[in-house]
Amino acid sequence: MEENMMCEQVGLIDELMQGKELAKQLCDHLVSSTPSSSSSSSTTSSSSHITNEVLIEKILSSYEKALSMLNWKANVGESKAYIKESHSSFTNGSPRSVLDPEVKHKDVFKKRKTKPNWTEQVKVCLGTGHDGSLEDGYSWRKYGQKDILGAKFPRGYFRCTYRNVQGCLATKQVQKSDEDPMVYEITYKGRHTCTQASHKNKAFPSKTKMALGENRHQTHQKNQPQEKTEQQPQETIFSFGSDLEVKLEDLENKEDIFPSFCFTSPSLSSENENNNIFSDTMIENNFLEGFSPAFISPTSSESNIFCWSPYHFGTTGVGQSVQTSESDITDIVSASTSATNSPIMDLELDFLLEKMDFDTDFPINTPELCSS
DNA sequence: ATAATTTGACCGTA
DNA sequence: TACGGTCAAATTAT
Repeated sequence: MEENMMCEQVGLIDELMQGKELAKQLCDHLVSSTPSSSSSSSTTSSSSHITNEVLIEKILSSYEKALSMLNWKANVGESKAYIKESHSSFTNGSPRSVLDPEVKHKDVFKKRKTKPNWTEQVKVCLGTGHDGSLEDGYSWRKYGQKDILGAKFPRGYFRCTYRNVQGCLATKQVQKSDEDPMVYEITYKGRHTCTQASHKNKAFPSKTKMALGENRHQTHQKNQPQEKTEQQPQETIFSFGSDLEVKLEDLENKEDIFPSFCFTSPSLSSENENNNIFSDTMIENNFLEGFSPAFISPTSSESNIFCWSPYHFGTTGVGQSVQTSESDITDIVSASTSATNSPIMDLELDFLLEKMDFDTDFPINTPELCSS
């Protein structure tokens, strides 16, 4: 396990070194290819242009990989990275009072003045031919569905199955995108404090999509054999089949400061060249968990595309989403699983965390950080 | 029988 | 008052 981490660390460094090297080459190229006037450059050095382009591409790719690795890392383990304050993006809706769902007593709302603890929005884009389940490793129970103003599709409300049993307050909202019915916008609120948070790899009982009542609304309906609980054997869980496209979006930084990363994952199964940024280890261990949710969709097809906006690259570093607004917590994406953590990662995460302001006001228990 | 989902009602906020 | 979020009884699935 630690070796895995070391490997990743090394891989990361390799990528960065490579990027540096390539940048150097590019630099040389530029220097040598612009001897005198560059005015006619378009005609003169087309070949060197190509070379430059290639170099640039490589550099970018290299850095992307590196960043992705970091990004991933920052989200694995305790997944401390996605600290986010809500700002429900879809629908102009303001994410309000989803405070502590557990506390349904009115007095609770006294204190509430802003937003819920934290939310994380994820866009899950299922490609064609999928059987479209939105498993995310947790089991959820639907507790409501609402038609949302301005949205074509209703929004589904889910809470952790173990809410009553273990007092896990994690909830999520799932909404089919207006523009692209293949896209589901998932907003996670709260984090898991239940045991599944630490054993997420077991099965994926989630029936999110199924439960996401598109039923009565847009009349596509009941003929779809409601893919019920597809308890999948662990092995298949991580075979993201098909056109699974995942986007993580920053709720706050919607400006898309960072372009979305897009890369294809060489069907994770075989052709794992070294350009596969998802090492087997990552997949086995934490990749999916790292990205808190909603990714794994065992579907089937050919092009495995993962896209995400690396919103975690905040100004202060990777894996950190800029924590703005006062208060309202920052919570930690539950993903927990210290089971797979690594010392290295922990160090990094701790480091990152040190830079964050946590609003200790919020009644967080830090459960899964050490849950077992 | 138990668990999960559906769905209308209710509540707090803006 | 409208809207989004949650509750909970009724219904359906396992």
